[in-house]
Amino acid sequence: MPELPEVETTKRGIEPYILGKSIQQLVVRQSRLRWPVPKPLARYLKGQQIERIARRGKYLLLSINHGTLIIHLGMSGSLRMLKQMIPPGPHDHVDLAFSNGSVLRYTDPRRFGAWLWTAEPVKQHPLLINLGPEPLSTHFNADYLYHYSSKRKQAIKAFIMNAHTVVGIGNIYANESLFRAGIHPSRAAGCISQQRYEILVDSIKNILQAAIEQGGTTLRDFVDGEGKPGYFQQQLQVYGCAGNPCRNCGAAIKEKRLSQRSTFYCSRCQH
DNA sequence: AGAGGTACCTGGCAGC
DNA sequence: TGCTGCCAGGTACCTC
Repeated sequence: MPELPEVETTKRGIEPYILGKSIQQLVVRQSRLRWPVPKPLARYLKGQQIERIARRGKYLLLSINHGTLIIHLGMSGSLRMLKQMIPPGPHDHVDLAFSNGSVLRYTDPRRFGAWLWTAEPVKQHPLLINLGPEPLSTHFNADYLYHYSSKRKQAIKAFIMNAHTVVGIGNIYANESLFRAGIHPSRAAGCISQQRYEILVDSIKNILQAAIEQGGTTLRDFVDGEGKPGYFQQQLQVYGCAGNPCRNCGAAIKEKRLSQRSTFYCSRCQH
Protein backbone atom coordinates (compact mmCIF):
# COMPACT_ATOMS: atom_id res chain seq x y z
CA MET A 1 0.00 0.00 0.00
CA PRO A 2 2.89 2.37 -0.08
CA GLU A 3 2.59 5.47 -2.14
CA LEU A 4 4.75 8.42 -1.18
CA PRO A 5 2.41 9.62 1.61
CA GLU A 6 2.54 6.21 3.27
CA VAL A 7 6.30 6.00 3.03
CA GLU A 8 6.57 9.49 4.53
CA THR A 9 4.11 8.55 7.26
CA THR A 10 6.06 5.38 7.95
CA LYS A 11 9.26 7.41 8.21
CA ARG A 12 7.69 9.84 10.69
CA GLY A 13 6.12 6.97 12.60
CA ILE A 14 9.26 4.93 13.17
CA GLU A 15 11.75 7.79 13.51
CA PRO A 16 11.17 8.54 17.22
CA TYR A 17 11.61 4.87 18.08
CA ILE A 18 14.82 4.13 16.18
CA LEU A 19 16.78 7.36 15.84
CA GLY A 20 19.92 7.12 17.99
CA LYS A 21 19.11 3.55 19.02
CA SER A 22 21.70 0.85 18.65
CA ILE A 23 21.09 -2.23 16.57
CA GLN A 24 21.40 -5.53 18.36
CA GLN A 25 20.90 -7.73 15.34
CA LEU A 26 19.33 -8.06 11.92
CA VAL A 27 17.21 -11.16 11.39
CA VAL A 28 16.53 -12.12 7.77
CA ARG A 29 14.03 -14.98 7.44
CA GLN A 30 13.47 -14.57 3.71
CA SER A 31 16.32 -13.01 1.77
CA ARG A 32 14.64 -13.30 -1.63
CA LEU A 33 13.03 -9.92 -1.99
CA ARG A 34 13.18 -7.92 -5.24
CA TRP A 35 16.92 -8.36 -4.97
CA PRO A 36 18.60 -10.70 -2.48
CA VAL A 37 19.20 -9.07 0.90
CA PRO A 38 23.03 -8.73 0.98
CA LYS A 39 24.62 -11.52 3.01
CA PRO A 40 26.96 -9.27 5.06
CA LEU A 41 24.19 -6.80 5.94
CA ALA A 42 23.73 -8.23 9.44
CA ARG A 43 27.43 -7.86 10.09
CA TYR A 44 27.46 -4.25 8.85
CA LEU A 45 24.57 -3.28 11.09
CA LYS A 46 25.32 -5.12 14.31
CA GLY A 47 26.13 -2.80 17.19
CA GLN A 48 25.67 0.35 15.09
CA GLN A 49 23.52 3.37 15.94
CA ILE A 50 20.89 4.81 13.60
CA GLU A 51 22.22 8.30 12.97
CA ARG A 52 19.78 9.63 10.40
CA ILE A 53 16.51 8.69 8.75
CA ALA A 54 15.53 10.13 5.40
CA ARG A 55 13.17 9.47 2.52
CA ARG A 56 13.95 9.84 -1.19
CA GLY A 57 10.98 9.09 -3.37
CA LYS A 58 9.63 5.85 -1.96
CA TYR A 59 13.00 4.78 -0.58
CA LEU A 60 13.61 4.91 3.17
CA LEU A 61 17.23 5.61 4.08
CA LEU A 62 18.61 4.62 7.48
CA SER A 63 22.14 5.88 7.95
CA ILE A 64 24.74 4.51 10.32
CA ASN A 65 28.27 5.85 10.57
CA HIS A 66 29.78 3.87 7.70
CA GLY A 67 26.91 3.47 5.28
CA THR A 68 23.21 3.51 4.58
CA LEU A 69 20.47 0.90 4.68
CA ILE A 70 18.11 1.40 1.73
CA ILE A 71 14.59 0.08 2.23
CA HIS A 72 11.81 -0.01 -0.37
CA LEU A 73 8.32 -1.26 0.49
CA GLY A 74 7.43 -2.37 -3.03
CA MET A 75 3.73 -2.96 -3.63
CA SER A 76 2.81 -4.71 -0.42
CA GLY A 77 5.52 -3.97 2.14
CA SER A 78 5.09 -2.34 5.53
CA LEU A 79 7.18 -1.55 8.59
CA ARG A 80 6.02 -1.44 12.15
CA MET A 81 7.55 -1.18 15.58
CA LEU A 82 7.18 -3.95 18.13
CA LYS A 83 7.87 -3.16 21.78
CA GLN A 84 9.38 -6.61 22.06
CA MET A 85 10.06 -9.60 19.84
CA ILE A 86 6.94 -11.65 19.06
CA PRO A 87 6.65 -14.73 16.83
CA PRO A 88 6.75 -13.79 13.15
CA GLY A 89 3.93 -14.35 10.69
CA PRO A 90 4.47 -15.97 7.29
CA HIS A 91 5.37 -12.71 5.52
CA ASP A 92 7.45 -11.10 8.27
CA HIS A 93 10.70 -11.35 6.31
CA VAL A 94 13.07 -9.06 8.19
CA ASP A 95 13.47 -7.84 11.80
CA LEU A 96 15.80 -5.07 12.88
CA ALA A 97 16.18 -5.69 16.61
CA PHE A 98 17.42 -2.94 18.93
CA SER A 99 19.33 -3.22 22.18
CA ASN A 100 16.34 -1.87 24.15
CA GLY A 101 14.28 -4.90 23.05
CA SER A 102 12.17 -3.14 20.44
CA VAL A 103 11.99 -4.47 16.91
CA LEU A 104 11.40 -2.85 13.52
CA ARG A 105 9.54 -5.56 11.61
CA TYR A 106 9.26 -5.72 7.82
CA THR A 107 6.27 -7.51 6.32
CA ASP A 108 5.88 -7.97 2.57
CA PRO A 109 3.58 -10.68 1.10
CA ARG A 110 4.52 -10.03 -2.53
CA ARG A 111 8.23 -9.51 -1.87
CA PHE A 112 8.59 -6.66 -4.36
CA GLY A 113 10.35 -4.61 -1.71
CA ALA A 114 14.07 -4.31 -1.04
CA TRP A 115 16.64 -4.14 1.77
CA LEU A 116 19.93 -2.96 0.32
CA TRP A 117 23.16 -1.45 1.54
CA THR A 118 25.56 1.16 0.32
CA ALA A 119 28.80 2.40 1.85
CA GLU A 120 28.98 5.24 -0.69
CA PRO A 121 27.11 8.55 -0.40
CA VAL A 122 23.56 7.32 -0.81
CA LYS A 123 22.62 9.85 -3.49
CA GLN A 124 25.15 8.16 -5.80
CA HIS A 125 23.53 4.76 -5.49
CA PRO A 126 22.36 3.48 -8.92
CA LEU A 127 18.77 3.29 -7.70
CA LEU A 128 18.75 6.89 -6.53
CA ILE A 129 21.09 8.76 -8.82
CA ASN A 130 18.66 9.22 -11.70
CA LEU A 131 15.53 10.00 -9.70
CA GLY A 132 13.53 13.10 -10.58
CA PRO A 133 12.70 15.86 -8.09
CA GLU A 134 10.65 15.40 -4.95
CA PRO A 135 7.04 16.38 -5.74
CA LEU A 136 6.74 18.54 -2.63
CA SER A 137 9.96 20.45 -3.29
CA THR A 138 10.27 23.73 -5.17
CA HIS A 139 12.30 21.90 -7.85
CA PHE A 140 9.06 20.29 -8.95
CA ASN A 141 7.21 23.08 -10.71
CA ALA A 142 5.36 23.86 -13.94
CA ASP A 143 8.41 25.33 -15.62
CA TYR A 144 10.37 22.12 -15.06
CA LEU A 145 7.53 19.83 -16.19
CA TYR A 146 6.76 21.90 -19.26
CA HIS A 147 10.34 21.88 -20.49
CA TYR A 148 11.04 18.28 -19.51
CA SER A 149 7.93 17.10 -21.40
CA SER A 150 8.81 19.02 -24.54
CA LYS A 151 8.16 16.96 -27.72
CA ARG A 152 7.27 13.87 -25.71
CA LYS A 153 4.42 11.79 -27.03
CA GLN A 154 4.13 9.61 -23.96
CA ALA A 155 0.75 9.75 -22.19
CA ILE A 156 0.81 12.28 -19.35
CA LYS A 157 -0.21 9.62 -16.84
CA ALA A 158 2.76 7.37 -17.65
CA PHE A 159 4.96 10.48 -17.77
CA ILE A 160 4.17 11.60 -14.20
CA MET A 161 4.39 8.02 -12.90
CA ASN A 162 7.94 7.76 -14.28
CA ALA A 163 10.41 8.29 -11.42
CA HIS A 164 12.78 10.09 -13.78
CA THR A 165 10.14 12.79 -14.21
CA VAL A 166 9.15 13.09 -10.56
CA VAL A 167 9.30 10.58 -7.72
CA GLY A 168 6.53 9.19 -5.59
CA ILE A 169 3.47 9.40 -7.84
CA GLY A 170 1.88 5.97 -8.01
CA ASN A 171 -1.20 4.85 -9.86
CA ILE A 172 -3.73 6.19 -7.37
CA TYR A 173 -2.35 9.71 -7.17
CA ALA A 174 -1.67 9.86 -10.90
CA ASN A 175 -5.36 9.18 -11.53
CA GLU A 176 -6.55 11.56 -8.84
CA SER A 177 -4.29 14.46 -9.68
CA LEU A 178 -5.10 14.31 -13.41
CA PHE A 179 -8.81 14.33 -12.59
CA ARG A 180 -8.42 17.34 -10.32
CA ALA A 181 -6.38 19.13 -12.97
CA GLY A 182 -8.91 18.32 -15.72
CA ILE A 183 -6.27 16.64 -17.89
CA HIS A 184 -7.08 13.48 -19.83
CA PRO A 185 -4.67 10.68 -18.80
CA SER A 186 -3.94 9.72 -22.43
CA ARG A 187 -2.97 13.23 -23.54
CA ALA A 188 0.59 13.44 -24.86
CA ALA A 189 2.82 15.03 -22.24
CA GLY A 190 4.38 17.31 -24.84
CA CYS A 191 0.98 18.74 -25.80
CA ILE A 192 0.12 20.37 -22.49
CA SER A 193 0.54 24.10 -21.94
CA GLN A 194 2.64 25.53 -19.13
CA GLN A 195 -0.55 27.02 -17.69
CA ARG A 196 -2.13 23.58 -17.43
CA TYR A 197 1.05 22.19 -15.91
CA GLU A 198 0.71 24.87 -13.22
CA ILE A 199 -2.67 23.41 -12.33
CA LEU A 200 -1.36 19.84 -12.43
CA VAL A 201 1.60 20.65 -10.19
CA ASP A 202 -0.74 22.31 -7.67
CA SER A 203 -3.06 19.29 -7.78
CA ILE A 204 -0.20 16.87 -7.16
CA LYS A 205 1.25 18.88 -4.29
CA ASN A 206 -2.13 19.43 -2.66
CA ILE A 207 -3.24 15.82 -2.85
CA LEU A 208 0.07 14.41 -1.59
CA GLN A 209 0.19 16.93 1.23
CA ALA A 210 -3.39 16.16 2.23
CA ALA A 211 -2.73 12.41 2.08
CA ILE A 212 0.34 12.77 4.31
CA GLU A 213 -1.76 14.66 6.84
CA GLN A 214 -4.51 12.03 6.67
CA GLY A 215 -1.98 9.23 6.86
CA GLY A 216 -0.64 10.87 9.96
CA THR A 217 -4.00 10.49 11.63
CA THR A 218 -4.76 6.87 10.80
CA LEU A 219 -1.22 5.54 10.78
CA ARG A 220 -0.20 7.33 13.95
CA ASP A 221 0.17 4.18 15.99
CA PHE A 222 3.26 2.44 14.69
CA VAL A 223 3.93 0.55 17.88
CA ASP A 224 2.36 -2.89 17.72
CA GLY A 225 0.00 -1.30 15.19
CA GLU A 226 -1.31 -2.55 11.93
CA GLY A 227 -1.18 0.76 10.08
CA LYS A 228 -4.44 0.25 8.30
CA PRO A 229 -4.80 1.85 4.91
CA GLY A 230 -8.11 3.35 3.95
CA TYR A 231 -7.39 6.87 5.13
CA PHE A 232 -7.63 7.99 1.54
CA GLN A 233 -10.71 6.02 0.59
CA GLN A 234 -13.19 8.85 1.09
CA GLN A 235 -10.88 11.30 -0.65
CA LEU A 236 -10.71 9.33 -3.88
CA GLN A 237 -12.73 10.96 -6.63
CA VAL A 238 -11.97 8.64 -9.56
CA TYR A 239 -9.68 5.77 -8.52
CA GLY A 240 -11.78 2.61 -8.20
CA CYS A 241 -14.92 4.62 -8.99
CA ALA A 242 -15.72 3.29 -12.48
CA GLY A 243 -19.40 3.78 -13.26
CA ASN A 244 -19.98 6.21 -10.40
CA PRO A 245 -21.13 9.74 -11.26
CA CYS A 246 -18.36 12.31 -11.64
CA ARG A 247 -18.36 14.76 -8.73
CA ASN A 248 -18.14 17.69 -11.09
CA CYS A 249 -20.55 16.87 -13.90
CA GLY A 250 -22.37 13.66 -13.02
CA ALA A 251 -21.18 11.71 -16.07
CA ALA A 252 -20.12 8.12 -15.37
CA ILE A 253 -16.43 7.68 -14.47
CA LYS A 254 -14.70 5.59 -17.13
CA GLU A 255 -12.01 2.94 -16.75
CA LYS A 256 -9.42 1.73 -19.22
CA ARG A 257 -5.95 0.18 -19.36
CA LEU A 258 -3.16 2.63 -20.01
CA SER A 259 0.42 1.35 -19.96
CA GLN A 260 -0.71 -1.79 -18.15
CA ARG A 261 -2.40 0.18 -15.40
CA SER A 262 -6.02 0.68 -14.45
CA THR A 263 -6.89 4.22 -15.39
CA PHE A 264 -9.96 6.13 -14.21
CA TYR A 265 -11.19 9.42 -15.61
CA CYS A 266 -14.15 11.56 -16.54
CA SER A 267 -14.30 11.97 -20.31
CA ARG A 268 -16.38 15.14 -19.95
CA CYS A 269 -14.15 16.93 -17.41
CA GLN A 270 -10.72 15.74 -18.58
CA HIS A 271 -9.27 16.79 -21.93
C1' DA B 1 16.46 8.40 -26.94
C1' DG B 2 11.91 7.28 -26.20
C1' DA B 3 8.17 4.15 -25.68
C1' DG B 4 6.15 -0.12 -24.62
C1' DG B 5 6.23 -4.75 -22.71
C1' DT B 6 7.94 -8.19 -19.23
C1' DA B 7 9.31 -9.90 -14.96
C1' DC B 8 9.52 -10.39 -10.02
C1' DC B 9 5.71 -12.67 -6.02
C1' DT B 10 1.52 -13.80 -3.21
C1' DG B 11 -3.29 -13.25 -1.98
C1' DG B 12 -7.98 -12.16 -2.90
C1' DC B 13 -11.81 -12.37 -5.63
C1' DA B 14 -15.08 -13.30 -9.55
C1' DG B 15 -16.72 -16.70 -12.46
C1' DC B 16 -17.43 -21.30 -13.74
C1' DT C 1 -16.36 -26.55 -2.65
C1' DG C 2 -12.65 -26.12 -5.62
C1' DC C 3 -10.39 -24.78 -9.60
C1' DT C 4 -8.80 -21.10 -12.97
C1' DG C 5 -7.72 -16.72 -14.37
C1' DC C 6 -7.22 -12.12 -13.45
C1' DC C 7 -6.12 -8.21 -10.72
C1' DA C 8 -3.40 -5.43 -7.20
C1' DG C 9 -0.68 0.70 -4.38
C1' DG C 10 6.22 -0.51 -7.94
C1' DT C 11 9.89 -0.25 -10.95
C1' DA C 12 14.22 -2.15 -13.21
C1' DC C 13 15.36 -3.98 -17.32
C1' DC C 14 14.72 -5.64 -21.88
C1' DT C 15 13.46 -4.97 -26.73
C1' DC C 16 11.88 -2.42 -30.60
